Amino acid sequence: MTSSKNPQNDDQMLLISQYYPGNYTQQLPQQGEAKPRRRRKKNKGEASGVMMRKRKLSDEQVNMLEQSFGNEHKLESERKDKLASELGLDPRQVAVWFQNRRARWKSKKLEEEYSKLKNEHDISIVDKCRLENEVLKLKEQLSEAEKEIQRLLMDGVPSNSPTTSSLSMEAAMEPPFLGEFGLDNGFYAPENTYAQGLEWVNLYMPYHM
Amino acid sequence: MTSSKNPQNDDQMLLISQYYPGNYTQQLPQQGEAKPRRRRKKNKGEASGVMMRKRKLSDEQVNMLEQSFGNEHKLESERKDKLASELGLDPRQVAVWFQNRRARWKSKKLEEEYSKLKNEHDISIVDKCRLENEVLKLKEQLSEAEKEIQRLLMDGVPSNSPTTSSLSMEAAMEPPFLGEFGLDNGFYAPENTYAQGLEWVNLYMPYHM
DNA sequence: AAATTTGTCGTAATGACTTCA
DNA sequence: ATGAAGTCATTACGACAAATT
Repeated sequence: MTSSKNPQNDDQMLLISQYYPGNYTQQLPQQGEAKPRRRRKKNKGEASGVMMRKRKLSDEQVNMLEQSFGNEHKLESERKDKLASELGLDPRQVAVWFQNRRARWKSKKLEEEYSKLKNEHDISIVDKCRLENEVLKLKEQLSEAEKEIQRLLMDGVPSNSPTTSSLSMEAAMEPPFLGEFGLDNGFYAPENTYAQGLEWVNLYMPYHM
Repeated sequence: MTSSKNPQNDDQMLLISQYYPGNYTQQLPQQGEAKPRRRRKKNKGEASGVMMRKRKLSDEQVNMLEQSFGNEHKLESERKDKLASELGLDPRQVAVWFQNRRARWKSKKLEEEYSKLKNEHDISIVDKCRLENEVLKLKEQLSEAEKEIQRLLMDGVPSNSPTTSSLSMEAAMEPPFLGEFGLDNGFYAPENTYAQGLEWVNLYMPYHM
């Protein structure tokens, strides 16, 4: 029987996975209540047969594969065969490993890209906010200036002009902070009204061909 | 109709997975003539041919599972057992199916979220651009107005003032559309480095992180 | 030489297992 | 035992090129 259950040692023992019989006795869940939390062990007894595969490549093997993957995500058959023989694996396994690795890499990458984009977006939103407030402020100032001009044109030069002479230029050139009073005026709204005008852009994104 | 009973419907035949011989003859990399892409090796016969594998739930089963998943992503053992018996599956399979489904749903979700965000971001960038131009324009106008005021204060009222009287207010109050900019002022520059955002998608083939 | 077959590759979707919490 | 995350493997499918006819 050998039964080399030794998890570490039996090289490629390969075996079969589990076997599900076409039909099995369905045990009704009746009598709910009380969940004795019993541990059923790995049972699977029903018709399970026999064998199981040697899942899990050794660390050694994974390291090599990983390294190879680092150099090049694609795998030419040359490299594949070489790796396979070096690691004592079937070339097919190597190929499968690479395929799965690529898939994994892709989704990991997506995750990274997402948070990166999220970041930029948040910053962008804040910027927009600042700019919106600035625009409003400038418009107001401009309006003041216009009024001033009108006044001057109409009335001629008044001896005293404490109006807008000082604030306009200086305030206008200082966008650094916006906390002053732009906030309570209910200025920047949550621009959710993104009328889709660019949706075609990412229509191409998901998948090519 | 005639649901054309599944053609090859041998239900859960379950299979063995493949069989990898512990050792196989690796064909050496028989010298490579240049790089003819992929060389063909007809061979391949070795160690194969045994076992068949088969799994794949029927459409019927998948539909039911899918529907159940739609109602609730989580699966209480009650529902699990019920589904299992209804579909003629091992409860274990149902559980596994749900686990996989959840995992894959998650990544699909991420993908969606990404492109949604991408969209918003792009729009946001354009908006920012518009706002930046508007700010510049307003500042300029304000500057003009200030100069005008200074001039009026200094020189008194001139008989003719073709300067800024008309343009400022009107132009400033019209942000409705943004198609006007970009004509010749050369204002909106790519000052934001968010320009890249898609390059990683195509990074499939080239890779080199 | 052209059309067809065959084998390999890659990707996507899935099934099932293992590990960890 | 369960869910989540990570792995390995298989099936289906499309694209291509070497081998056949």
